[in-house]
Amino acid sequence: MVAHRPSTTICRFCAARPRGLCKDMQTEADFETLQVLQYRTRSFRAGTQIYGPHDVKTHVYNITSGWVSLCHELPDGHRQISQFLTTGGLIGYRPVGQAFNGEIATALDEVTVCAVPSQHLSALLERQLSLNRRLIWMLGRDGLVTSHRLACVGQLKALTRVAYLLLELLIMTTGHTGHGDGTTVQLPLTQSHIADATGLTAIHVNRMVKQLRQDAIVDFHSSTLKVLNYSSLKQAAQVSQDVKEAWIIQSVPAPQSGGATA
Amino acid sequence: MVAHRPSTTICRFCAARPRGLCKDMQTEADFETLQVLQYRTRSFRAGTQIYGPHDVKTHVYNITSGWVSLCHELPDGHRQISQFLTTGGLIGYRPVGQAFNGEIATALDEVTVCAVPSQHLSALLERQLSLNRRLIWMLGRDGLVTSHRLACVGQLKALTRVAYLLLELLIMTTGHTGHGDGTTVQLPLTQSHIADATGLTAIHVNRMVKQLRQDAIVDFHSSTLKVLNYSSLKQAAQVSQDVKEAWIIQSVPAPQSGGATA
DNA sequence: CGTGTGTTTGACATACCTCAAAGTCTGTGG
DNA sequence: CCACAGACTTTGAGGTATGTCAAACACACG
Repeated sequence: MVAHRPSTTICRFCAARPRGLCKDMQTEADFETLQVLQYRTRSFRAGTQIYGPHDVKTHVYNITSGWVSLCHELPDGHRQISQFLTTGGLIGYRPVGQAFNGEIATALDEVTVCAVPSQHLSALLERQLSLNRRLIWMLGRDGLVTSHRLACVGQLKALTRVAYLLLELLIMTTGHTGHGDGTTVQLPLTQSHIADATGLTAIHVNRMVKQLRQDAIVDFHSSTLKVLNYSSLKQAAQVSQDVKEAWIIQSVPAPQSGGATA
Repeated sequence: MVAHRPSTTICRFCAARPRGLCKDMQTEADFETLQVLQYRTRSFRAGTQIYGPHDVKTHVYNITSGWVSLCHELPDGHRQISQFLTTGGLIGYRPVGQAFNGEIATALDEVTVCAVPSQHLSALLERQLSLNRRLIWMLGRDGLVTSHRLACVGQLKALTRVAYLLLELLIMTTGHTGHGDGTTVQLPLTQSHIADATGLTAIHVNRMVKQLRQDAIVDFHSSTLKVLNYSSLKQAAQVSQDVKEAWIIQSVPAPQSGGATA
């Protein structure tokens, strides 16, 4: 059903395999409209900033490959990573009327994005219902994931927080919640990143990582995460099934026909 | 410009003074559509649960008066309040396809809400662009506020966290960020609520509240918050101006005409 | 008057932070 | 091939912010 588009401007990634904001775009009509956006791909090298806390956000970015962190820098110099994102993630959206959101988006490895001018997005939202649905879904999901992470950081012990984050990253990367022991994934993260995301010190994260390794739960070592015992990991992370499902970017079901009519 | 509606089913609050989800509804046409929803008001007594973590969320609620907390209960018995909301707040929305979101919504005092069946909302979203804009705005804002709170809980000291929360509640209640000393607001909260929201113990919150009082910054005492020195409070809370503005539920600017056209 | 809920205080325990330094690994340049 | 620098990881000793436990106090309510 996915049509090939001859356009040179439309993001080839989105056309070939719709993800993120474009995930549910499948009909010819959808692509006609998407083409108007004149998607452009941009790439960022590891460690570079995609946008800063006080940039006026001119674009929304659909991540097509690589890892990105969203980070808040506080006046006292501490940093809190609010989210890690990878392929299919949406960054740079801000509520209309809010000038800044204080976030810093950083490329953790080589990142390519599909850059949509905010103005074009707004205009398109006025015409494209499927895009509205998709954006609403993604924003709702992001809020949910963030609030669960808040509960994690606010209430759990250090070991649990680290296990929670590693499990989240594992599930995000593979896109499913059923894993066997021995699964290995590459994550372009240092222990400092984990520290900033969990509200701990890098030194203390190290001790927790060490313990998870000694307890034969997971081995996180030089950007490689290896699952030693998946069921122990689930237990150590103390997350319920519904939280895990929110970590996966899913399709939005088609709207139920019927409902309220005048 | 606000039209009087003769309907007995439409929420009178929304018709008289549109807030929350209905905030930008102002034209006759908007009300025509809203009426279809057959809004019903419901009320909840202090301490009662509006919905639980595993309820299938049949309704979305627009808060028309009172205070509500959104809380996550963790397996180990700890609780994290992710948000306090009052008049104009929207609760109960969940991303389509996510069965549960694990949240518990509790009425903190006498609460009245305008209950919109989720199915009706979905149907209406297919036709009403202003509602799409509004929902997107509110979800984007909620995510932003939550991620700022995450940074607060993850990185700040106990005293700062408490000051941050009290400042947030003050600004939410009054709807503006410029306050003089001596301002007093009623908040239906105990120190335990503040503890659950900040990730501290009630006992430690007490010590911090006591210190804020001794330092002549704020006096929080038996559900009453009195600002003793607003500029000290801002300093103690370490929040930037843009965060404060996100705490206020604002109107969504009309979509900029023009933009991308085919 | 008793009961329950919320607040306050003190003594003590501990999880986590801070500081300091050594140990790895990788890439670079001689 | 070696020397070096830089980033990351690992380990240890000691400090402190916060949690835990216990109990008294205040206040509302029946």
